[in-house]
Amino acid sequence: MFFVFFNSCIGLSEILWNVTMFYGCRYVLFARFAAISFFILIFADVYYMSRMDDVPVKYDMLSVVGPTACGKTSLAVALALALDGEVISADSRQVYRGMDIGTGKDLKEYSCGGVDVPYHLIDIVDAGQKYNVFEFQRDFLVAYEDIKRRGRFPVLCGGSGMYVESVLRGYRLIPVPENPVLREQLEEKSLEELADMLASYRSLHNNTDTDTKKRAIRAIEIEEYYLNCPVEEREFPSIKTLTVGVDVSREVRRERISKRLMARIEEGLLDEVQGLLNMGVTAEQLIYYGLEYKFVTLYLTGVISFEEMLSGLETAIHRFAKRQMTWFRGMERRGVAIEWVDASLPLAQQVDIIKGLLHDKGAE
RNA sequence: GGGCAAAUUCCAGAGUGGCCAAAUGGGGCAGACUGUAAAUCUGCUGGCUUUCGCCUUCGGUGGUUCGAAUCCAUCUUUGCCCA
Repeated sequence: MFFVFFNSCIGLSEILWNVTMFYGCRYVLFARFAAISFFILIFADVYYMSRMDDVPVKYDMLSVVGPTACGKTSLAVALALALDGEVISADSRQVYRGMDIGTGKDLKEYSCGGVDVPYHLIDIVDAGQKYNVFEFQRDFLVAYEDIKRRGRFPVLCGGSGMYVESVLRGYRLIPVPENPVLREQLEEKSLEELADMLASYRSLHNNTDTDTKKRAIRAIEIEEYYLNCPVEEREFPSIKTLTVGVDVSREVRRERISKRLMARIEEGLLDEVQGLLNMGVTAEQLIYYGLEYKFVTLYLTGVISFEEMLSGLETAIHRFAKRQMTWFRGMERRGVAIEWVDASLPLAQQVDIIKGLLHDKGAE
C-alpha cells in the first residue's frame, strides 16, 4: 500500500523533474522545488522500503491451499503475522455458526504469542442456512477490499477448492434476479423435462443441478439470464496472488486425519451435532453438510452403529482429501501456479521459504 | 481323538470342467465439476503390450482331462459339531 503510494509519487516526481529540466532555464525556482521534493520522496521511499521489508512487492494477496488436516490454518496465521496481514477463510463449512469441532474451526489458532490475527468469512451464517460460491465470491471481495483499504495484506486460506478458484481465476458469476414469469411456466414441468431443458443450454456434468425441481428451475433461470443479458457481466478484479500449497505425503495425511478424528470425538463432536439437532437444524440439512455432520447425524438418529460411523467417516475424510488434491491439480492445469511447500518442515522455516518466494517471484 | 464344512485376486464375496484375469460390493487410484462443492458424478483397479495377444493368479503338492478356481488324492490352516 505505502509502497504503491510512494512509487506513484516517484513516478510523479520524475515527470516533474523532466519537465523542469526541459523548461529549467525559465522556471528555476520551480525546478529547485521539484528537485527537492524528488529527493525527499526518494529518501522516503528507501526509508519505507527498508522498514517494510516484510511486505511483498508485487503481490496483492497470498493464498494458502492444501488438503484437510495438513496444517493450513496455522501456516496462514503465521504468515499473516509475519506480513502484517489478515486471514480470509475459503472454507465452505466454517462459514456456519455453531459448526466448530466438525469443521476444525479452532479460533484460538488465530492468536499467536498474544497477538490476534483478524479473520474473515468464518461464522457468518447460521447452521442450516444455505451458502454458495456466488455468496462467497461476493463476501470475499468485501473482505478483501476492506483489508486493502486499511493497508494490510490479505492471506486467503482454505480447502474449498472451488471457492479459492472462484477468486483466483475470477469466475464470472452474475447476480441473477428472480424471474417470476419463467418460474411459473416451469413449475408445471416435470423434473425430467426440466433436466432436458437445462441440458439444451449447456452440458450437464452431473445431476447437481437437477436433483430437485427448485434447483433445476433456478439453474434454467440463470442460463436464461445469461442468454438475455450477456452485456452486464460482472467483472471480478484480477488479484495478483502467490499461491502456496501445503504438501503432505499421502501416508502422513491419512495418519493425521485418523488421529484428528479421534481427537474430535473426544472434544465433543457428538454433543455438537446433537446440539444442532436440538436447535432445530434438520437431520437432512446436517447430512447434506457431509463428513462429520453426515456420519454423526446418521449415528445419532440410529441409522448406523458407532463403529460404522467411525469407519465410514474415516474413509469419507480420506476421500475428501483426495478430491481436494484432485481439485488443486486441476487448478494448476487451468493455469494457477501453486508453489508446494513441504509441510514436514518447521513452521518458521515454511514461513521463511514463502516470504522468500514473495520477494523473489514478486521481483521478477 | 472322531465327524462335517471351508480356504478365490487389497478386503468381503460369487463362480463348481472351456464363454474366467474371474460377477458384485467395499477399499484404493485417477478424473470431471462457474450459483449445495465436506456436495454430486465418471473411469480404472494381476503383470507386460498401442491393439491382437502373451505371462502369472483362485491354500500347498500330486493326479484325472484336449482343457481345472471348478473333478480326485493328499497335506496344511480355519470354523462348526460329537467325544
